[in-house]
Amino acid sequence: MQAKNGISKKERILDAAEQLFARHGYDGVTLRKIATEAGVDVALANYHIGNKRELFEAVFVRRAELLNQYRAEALTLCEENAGADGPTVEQIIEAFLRPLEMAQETGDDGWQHYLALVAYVNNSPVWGKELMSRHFDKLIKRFIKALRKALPNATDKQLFWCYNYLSGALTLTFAQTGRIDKLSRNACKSSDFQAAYNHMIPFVAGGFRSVCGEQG
Amino acid sequence: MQAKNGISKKERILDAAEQLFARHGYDGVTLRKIATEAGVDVALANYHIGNKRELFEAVFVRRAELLNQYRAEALTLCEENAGADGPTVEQIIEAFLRPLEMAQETGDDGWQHYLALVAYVNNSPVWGKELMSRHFDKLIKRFIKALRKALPNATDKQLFWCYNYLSGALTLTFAQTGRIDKLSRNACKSSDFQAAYNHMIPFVAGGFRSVCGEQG
DNA sequence: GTCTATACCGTGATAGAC
DNA sequence: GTCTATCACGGTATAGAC
Repeated sequence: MQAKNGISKKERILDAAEQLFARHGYDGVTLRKIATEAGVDVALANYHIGNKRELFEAVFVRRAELLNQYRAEALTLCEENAGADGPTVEQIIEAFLRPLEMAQETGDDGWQHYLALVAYVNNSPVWGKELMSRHFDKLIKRFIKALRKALPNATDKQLFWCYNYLSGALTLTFAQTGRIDKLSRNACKSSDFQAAYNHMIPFVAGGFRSVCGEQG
Repeated sequence: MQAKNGISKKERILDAAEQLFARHGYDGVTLRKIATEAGVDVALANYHIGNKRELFEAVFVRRAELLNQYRAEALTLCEENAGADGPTVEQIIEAFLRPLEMAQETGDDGWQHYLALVAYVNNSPVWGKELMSRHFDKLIKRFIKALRKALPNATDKQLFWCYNYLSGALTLTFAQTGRIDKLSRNACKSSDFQAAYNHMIPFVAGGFRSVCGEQG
């Protein structure tokens, strides 16, 4: 079924759910609010997708594969452009992060809501482990492998802890809480993606190098 | 009123609320669950503290000042031990982080729950800005000031973005989601605080140095 | 002053009729 | 696809016990 603007009711439900779950978390949202926001009947989500939990997961899944694809392509590209030694830490981190910046800068609010949802899930003791692992670990292991090659003295323990810090830095940035704006008296703005990623790349790369060492 | 074990019912309510809010967020917890967990009547939280929102804030406030005190002392100490140039980046970051490790290692589950709650609040678009700023910004500005001295070429924008990454890395570690355990096939454990902080300090310090430069 | 039992009223998830 | 009934649950006020 297509509405005049070409967006089906099912999509409208997913969009509304994405936005609301991102802001208020799973328990802070009711199917009624989602239905109202989407301009559809309360029971329609259940009809198209299933119960509340299945709706949540459907929202989470919807953009995950696309994101994995963008990042996989970026990594492949930077590996092809590098010599036999493989890409540098900076290049790998850049391949990991820039696709996210691109997604946030499309002007499609949906991506911003989605990434804020990822921030919620990643930091949730309830959802984080299972949901993030299921959808993102395969790709992340590819990045870790590339980093291992770029940092030949690194132990796995070092690499994975560093990844953890990267993940936290990144997802707090996704969340766009506005706190950094306030703390810095507007020297930084949560909504300034370019600044966020331009600083994050050297920060994270420097962090990896500092922990993992470069000399034997 | 003191129970046999010396913990008042009000404290028991705060403890239960702390644990449950940390795991499930504000909306994922009911006053009834808190009361059951604390072994008290449903209406008692209302009597001692107020409504649900006031209870949430009371939990958040309870340990905030103590935490600020620990960290302020650590910073003061490292400033006193340093020469006229002030402490190094590593020393400042260490003063910022070690008190948290100490709190987590006391064996008092309460601190672990509290810090997981901070992770929730810090990443929440609803709570993050207001609540974190109100209780922690004053102290953080002291740390930023020390970092500005240690990194004389840094702009404010650089310093605050770097702080943002530090904050994200730290709070994801607080959240103890167990994801890093799974991703790393147990090379890293969320519950291994020593490893978490021992790696985080050089990671963050390296990140600051890399972004803010050290040469004129 | 501290605490419990209970009742009120709104809201929510979901199933089944249409 | 939609409307509606059901039944459970949640926040909170109040009355009164100790």
